Amino acid sequence: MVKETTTYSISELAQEFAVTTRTIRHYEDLQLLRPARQGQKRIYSLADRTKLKLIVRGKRIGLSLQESGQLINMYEPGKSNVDQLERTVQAIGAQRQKLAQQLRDIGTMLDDLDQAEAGCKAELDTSRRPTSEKKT
Amino acid sequence: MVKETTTYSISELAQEFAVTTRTIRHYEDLQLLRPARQGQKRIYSLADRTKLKLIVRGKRIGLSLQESGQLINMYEPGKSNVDQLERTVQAIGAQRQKLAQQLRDIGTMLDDLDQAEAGCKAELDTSRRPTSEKKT
DNA sequence: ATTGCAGTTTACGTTAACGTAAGTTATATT
DNA sequence: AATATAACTTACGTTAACGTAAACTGCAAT
Repeated sequence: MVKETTTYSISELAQEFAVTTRTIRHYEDLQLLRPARQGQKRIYSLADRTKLKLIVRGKRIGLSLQESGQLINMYEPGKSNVDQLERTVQAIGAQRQKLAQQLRDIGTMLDDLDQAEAGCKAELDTSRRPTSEKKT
Repeated sequence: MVKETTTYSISELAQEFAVTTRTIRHYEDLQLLRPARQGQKRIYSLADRTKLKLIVRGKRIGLSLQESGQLINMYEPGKSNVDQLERTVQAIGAQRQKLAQQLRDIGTMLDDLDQAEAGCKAELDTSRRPTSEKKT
């Protein structure tokens, strides 16, 4: 029975997530990824791909690379150390708080956008009507 | 009848939004705020305060200062220029797309956090039980 | 044999978003 | 009059997150 594992080259991942190879190597410098090697070449596993996906998603919602790194650690505690596990649970709670705040912020922004759009469309409407009236 | 207007000093705003005065002046350098002056001193209006609030909120969801600046412009088109108004409507649409994506990202992150927390708690549970069993 | 990729390392450069420090001014208080 | 407090300007420093360039290494196809 042969080991059949999915792997990726750096450029494959770069393409998939629309980042440069430099960026991916940079994440490795920061210890966010630890690809295997075949000689010099980096070989990325499915787990690596998942982490990268998480990082990219994190960036979209404004997380720093450091924060994404902490998230990654939360997802693989493994250490079984009680103290550490409890800290992780704490961190998860804190992260949830932040995300909840973001949800609120996005909500009010969407509302604001609605208002702004309505304002624009009203403006456009009156400016398209050659001579506007005062009361109708 | 006297003009009664609410104004703020730079340190008042700094306190309210938990930023430094340096930060607020920096936003002015970037043209995001244009406070009035009383001699040397900056006098912030309610509108300025609102803009600052928007910027701070923007930062929480990962907007750059430049992006927040664009948002501010969307909220006060005023120019009545049709072409410009249509561009603004476009920009509003684009911004909505981004926010929608963020909502999705946050959703999956919250799910992931749930999973991670469940994992941690399970671990904690078994590690607290002195001798664990294999099948129950 | 060489041309051309895809990948690698090393290292300096760049941009955004402030921090920090130094020296100045205005107002108010003791 | 002296001191404190809050503001101001100017300017250099710092951190994060890469960009960009140079020079090297396989491996494959012409």
